[in-house]
Amino acid sequence: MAKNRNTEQKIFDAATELFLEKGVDRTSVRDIANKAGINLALMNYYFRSKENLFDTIFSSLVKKNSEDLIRILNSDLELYDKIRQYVHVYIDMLSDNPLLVSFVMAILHRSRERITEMKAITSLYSTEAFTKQIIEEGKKGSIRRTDPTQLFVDMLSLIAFPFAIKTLIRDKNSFSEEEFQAFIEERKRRVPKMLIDSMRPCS
Amino acid sequence: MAKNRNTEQKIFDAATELFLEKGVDRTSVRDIANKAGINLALMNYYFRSKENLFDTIFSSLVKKNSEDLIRILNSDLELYDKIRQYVHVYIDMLSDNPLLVSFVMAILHRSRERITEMKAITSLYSTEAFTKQIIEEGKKGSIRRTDPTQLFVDMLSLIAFPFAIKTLIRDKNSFSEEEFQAFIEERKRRVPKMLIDSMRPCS
DNA sequence: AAAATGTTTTAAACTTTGTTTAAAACAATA
DNA sequence: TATTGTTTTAAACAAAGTTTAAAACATTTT
Repeated sequence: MAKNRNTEQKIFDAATELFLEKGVDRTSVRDIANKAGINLALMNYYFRSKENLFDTIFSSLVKKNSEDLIRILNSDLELYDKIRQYVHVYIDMLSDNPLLVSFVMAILHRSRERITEMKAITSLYSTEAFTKQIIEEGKKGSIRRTDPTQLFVDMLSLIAFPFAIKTLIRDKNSFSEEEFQAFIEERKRRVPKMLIDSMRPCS
Repeated sequence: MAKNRNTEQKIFDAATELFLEKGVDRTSVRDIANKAGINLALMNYYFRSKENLFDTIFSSLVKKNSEDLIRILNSDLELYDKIRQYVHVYIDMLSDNPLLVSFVMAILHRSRERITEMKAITSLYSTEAFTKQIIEEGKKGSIRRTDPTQLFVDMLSLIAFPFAIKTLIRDKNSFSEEEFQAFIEERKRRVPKMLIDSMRPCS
């Protein structure tokens, strides 16, 4: 029972590190076994398959990170503040977890069926409460009438996509890692402003 | 010399079709050989590797589609019109070419090094002329002073990301294919408006 | 036209994946 | 101590991309 957890954890840790370093597809089960210092077959013994190991790692990572995001969306913060906080926390989260971005890319690039099977990825999306709030405030007139889906897709796009094309951005602008971080930092102000401006009434 | 082009083309066509249908990773070279009705080894004879076949198909697809985009960016259209047209054409292009979206996803999800090697993907990004225009008009005061990189990343994000998370959007909103198309159609108005609003002077 | 050369195609093997298996080693229990 | 259950191992398997060496075909040279 002691060795048990130990081996499982060693596989989990080694895989996590390698997935981050070389990407999921370019990491072989033999690589993982080597790095973890365990027998090849143990990967299938503890996790049924490589795919399942990936899912496990991804889910744990998302769960750990998405709780804050959900909490913000479901809080009773004033709408504009909510958006500012959400963008801020989401961007920080992606900054701190390059693994998360690369995993989401790996998943999006997988078959359509598998995506919806993953309950984990869903918690990176919107919530009922937030949708309601957008509609309510639209009716009240405190914001423009806004399609919640459109708004949320705008948010997600502006937050996440820059990380997906990080290499392209760095390359095209000759950004150092620090300059890219500064670029992202600037977006924590820019993105909420843009979103909020787009829903201000009258105009 | 006749059979030559023929076989190469057969491989190219079969691969394109299968890549679109099942995704790059889930298509084996043997699948391609079967569909094309040729010997397994011919894939490596004409295209050095599966990876290289993929690059070839992707590049040809991008070249065919990116020309219009570049032309718009480099035209002497008035800035707001330019943005409207660019968004419009780009969204239509991605709508009409699901293969393109899935390919870009596949590439983004590949190793960092390979991305910048692909000159093709670069032509889906901004141009010198457009950058200059943003800076000039900022100085003139006809638009707010805007970081061209930030603006362009905003554009690209709002245009492309929704296609990347299409499955998620459809699933979460129970959209049919037609409803998703309508959702995208709406973005051809929404996205330019948002971008332009964010750069209008005074405010 | 025949021989020589170059190009295209083939069948078979090779390497590296993920995965399975059957036995061995170990631990816990009766 | 013998039995049972769990963990680990070495070896093999199937499917993938790739390479090879020879055969088939086409072209050029003499």
